[in-house]
Amino acid sequence: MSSENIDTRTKILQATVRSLEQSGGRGARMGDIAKESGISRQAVYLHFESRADLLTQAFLYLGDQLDVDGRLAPSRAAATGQERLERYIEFWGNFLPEIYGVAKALMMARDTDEAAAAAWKDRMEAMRHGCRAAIGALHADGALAEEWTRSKATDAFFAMLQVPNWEYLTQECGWSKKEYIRRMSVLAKRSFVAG
Amino acid sequence: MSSENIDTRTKILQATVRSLEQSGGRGARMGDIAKESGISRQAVYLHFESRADLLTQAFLYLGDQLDVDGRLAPSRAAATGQERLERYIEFWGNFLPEIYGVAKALMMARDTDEAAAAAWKDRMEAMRHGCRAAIGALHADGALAEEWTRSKATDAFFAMLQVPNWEYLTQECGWSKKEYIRRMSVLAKRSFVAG
DNA sequence: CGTGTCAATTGACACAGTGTCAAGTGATAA
DNA sequence: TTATCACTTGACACTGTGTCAATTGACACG
Repeated sequence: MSSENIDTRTKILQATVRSLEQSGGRGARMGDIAKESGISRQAVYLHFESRADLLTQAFLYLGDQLDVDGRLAPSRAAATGQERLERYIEFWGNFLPEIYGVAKALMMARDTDEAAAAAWKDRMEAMRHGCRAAIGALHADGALAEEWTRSKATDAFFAMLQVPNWEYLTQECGWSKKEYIRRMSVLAKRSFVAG
Repeated sequence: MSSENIDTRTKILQATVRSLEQSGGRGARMGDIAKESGISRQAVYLHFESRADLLTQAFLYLGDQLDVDGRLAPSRAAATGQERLERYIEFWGNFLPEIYGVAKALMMARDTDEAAAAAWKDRMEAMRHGCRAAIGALHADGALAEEWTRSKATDAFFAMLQVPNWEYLTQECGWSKKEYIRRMSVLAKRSFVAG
């Protein structure tokens, strides 16, 4: 299900990413993706079990392409908790626009598909780890505001960064990528950093 | 389309609300709603143009039932900006669980339906007015933190209160209604109140 | 050269859910 | 008794996902 003829499989994954990016969050049908891949719709099903499977694989594929670890390095290397928080938001603000099309499609598929829900949850769990680490660093500095426990601050911080928030702020409110990063940093700093 | 035989129409609206509440955000089909109403699926279409129309009307109907204005009174009557902010979050934290089923269905319908998107946007615009008023009151007190303009603070405050955030915090993180209200108040206070 | 294998194609089909259409029913009112 | 009105019934079109079976075309091996 996974290794035969890497080429076509990859072609489909790339076409999926392209289609979903072009759609700007509006989604793409199996037929659209097949056309974009230059193969028949049925051939897609030779490589992926279902639409949910395809979206999941495309999401993972894109993650690999975009070198998440490398992009997270500045946050991990930060000297202080506060800097770590800021670098994390910076990472996220730059990363999210690049995965948005695929992420949105996967998010939407959650509503009708178990597997998509599980895949999304798994990825978001990884994201949440980053949030927890940043909050943890803040706490280690003794700089986590006293109203918060590490766990609850992680909940709130992660909630702040959710896709629908970003969607609202950038698409409805017209915040630019830079503004999103700047203001979310202010928000997080005021919310979680003591003093 | 709107006034003939109020009874059946109302019966359908109530059944819609009931179905969507019971589903806990998972949605309901036209057939389910018809069954719940005790009429035929086709009869629903005698009263509502489409699923999107039905969801929209059900959302408005529910809003009427729940006396939004009355519930907002404490916020409007608040003596200080900060209290207004807090009362607003309290209103929202108590209100949202009651409209969640219907709200979620309408939100989901946005993705495929123009009319649903417009209806949702319209309702959220009203919500946003409340946020703006609270932020405005804070500003009038000279208590809006200097990092924010009224407009940008409204964007951020409203984003904080979005349905998916609440969904995440209460359903994934297990925050109770009370905890949601308390912590969101802390969050908003730290984020927007000067000093 | 023939044969088998394997990826992909083609076209038909099942299924769910929304929405439409036309004919029919049954009660109420003129 | 006849017309009207709300509703029912059942059939059907449409979209999109997913399945199935038969076929094509390329490449590899004896």
